[in-house]
Amino acid sequence: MKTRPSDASRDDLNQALRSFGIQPSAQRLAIAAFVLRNASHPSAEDVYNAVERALPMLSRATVYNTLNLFVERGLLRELWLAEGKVVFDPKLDRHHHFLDESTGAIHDIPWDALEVAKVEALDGFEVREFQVVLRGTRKPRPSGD
Amino acid sequence: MKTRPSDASRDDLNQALRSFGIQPSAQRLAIAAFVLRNASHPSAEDVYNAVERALPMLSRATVYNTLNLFVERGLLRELWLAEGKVVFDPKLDRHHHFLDESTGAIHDIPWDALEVAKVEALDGFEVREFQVVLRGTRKPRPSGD
DNA sequence: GTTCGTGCAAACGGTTTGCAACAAT
DNA sequence: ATTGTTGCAAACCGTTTGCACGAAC
Repeated sequence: MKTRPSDASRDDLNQALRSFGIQPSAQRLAIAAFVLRNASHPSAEDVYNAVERALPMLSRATVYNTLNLFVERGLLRELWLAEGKVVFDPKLDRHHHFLDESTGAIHDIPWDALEVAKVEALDGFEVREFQVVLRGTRKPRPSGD
Repeated sequence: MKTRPSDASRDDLNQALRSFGIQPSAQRLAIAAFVLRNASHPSAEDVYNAVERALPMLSRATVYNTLNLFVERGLLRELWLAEGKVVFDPKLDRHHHFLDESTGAIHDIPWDALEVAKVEALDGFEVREFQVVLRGTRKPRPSGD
């Protein structure tokens, strides 16, 4: 059977999961498909709502278990930035985060957009990773929307 | 009656609360006493456990209500750094945070210990505040403990 | 007497867990 | 047959809320 584009991306996902030591399944593929191509920062509930449309039998427990598995295996990162609710981040490369305090939206800030110095000079702390967390509001752009 | 040192600090707390628009009460004073002089980062449960020893009748609801009131009035800040649990920070001046991943401890990093540049240059973002969140482990110091 | 703070217990919302059914190897 | 995944429902845990009591102005 010929491989259609959707099959191809499905195979890619399959590979991606396997390369992280995650045995694929219908549910895991569907969750990965949503989370990985959705560069926003979905909560578990967001994931459930989105994936449940394609997989009506999906249970919340599976979503939680799967997301936790993905985090454990390094496919995702979890962020506890505010609101007492975890969100998941598919971007594995370093970046910072901006929280819009009026909308609650989370925006990625490219790593190179900021410069953080003297981290290595911190005495007594072995820093494995760091990020800048900024809070404020989105500014109306001078021109355009 | 002469003012003993403990009374003096109690009066200070009284003043502190009033200056933030918070009407003092026995419970609020006790909670403020613990949280303000305890520069660590207690959770609501930590506060309850500590203050409950001095005020056995204290209820958790009061602790939560009081902490939320303090945050609302600007006496405290709340941090959601990890673990799905809020912790409270009595330090109102800017500083960064280091999370020890092996102990869960939160350490303050003085503002000037790090340098963050280009924040003002972020296009489209009105930054009200920011901080660096670092993760890793405490390093055994070269000498001493 | 009205306002405000407290304690209690119940409710709440997000997350986890125990377990039985089931799919894959 | 064994291993691993899913769905369901109940449990869990941190937090909030409704309400009645009691203290303070």
